[in-house]
Amino acid sequence: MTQRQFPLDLRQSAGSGPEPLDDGALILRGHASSHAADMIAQIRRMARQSPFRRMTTPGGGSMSVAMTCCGLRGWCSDAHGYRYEERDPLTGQPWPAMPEGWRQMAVAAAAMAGYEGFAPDSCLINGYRVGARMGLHQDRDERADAPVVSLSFGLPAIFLWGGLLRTDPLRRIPLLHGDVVVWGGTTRLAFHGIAPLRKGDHPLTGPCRYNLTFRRTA
DNA sequence: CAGTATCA
DNA sequence: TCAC
Repeated sequence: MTQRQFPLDLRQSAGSGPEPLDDGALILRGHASSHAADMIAQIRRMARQSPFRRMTTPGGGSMSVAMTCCGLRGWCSDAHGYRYEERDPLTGQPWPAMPEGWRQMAVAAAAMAGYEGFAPDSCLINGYRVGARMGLHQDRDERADAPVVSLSFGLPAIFLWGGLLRTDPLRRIPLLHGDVVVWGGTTRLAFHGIAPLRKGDHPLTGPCRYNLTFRRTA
């Protein structure tokens, strides 16, 4: 069975152009919404191969967000620390391949933010249920000379966007279904997080939110 | 915000 | 410590 490809059209929703977030960071409102149903179906298919799981942090805590990955390497956390693994520790098998359409979408989004030649080799898939959150952190486990591209699907969330210091002031930015965020350059290591997901019901995802983040790990 | 918990 |  051939995998469905989708065309590379990061359509702008009516009237909204790129929205600057910070130096080297921007938000593309609704640009992924036209492919949302397909991508959500792919996420669910992928999760049958590499299931969503809640990882443990080095300190022993359990993350409220459920995760799985696709691509050449997947982000993993356990008591020993954070790292990228070429195989899913849960199955011992390689992660599902990154769909070509996903890759193209991430590359196009990065280019719109000024990052030409983005070559993502990993996509972290976060599943938020009501109440799930992501504490303030930096993405430091992959190449910082490549941007991070983030797609949001399903329930809205409040994106916490800070600076290079944990103590820098935070902005609270709503991220809605189909929104794309790109950050790199001087803000690549900015602290960020997600406020506890508020209850709701989305026609495509029900009571949850999916977030895909594309990175270059090697 | 300090103390604590703790996977495979 | 990407938790609580």
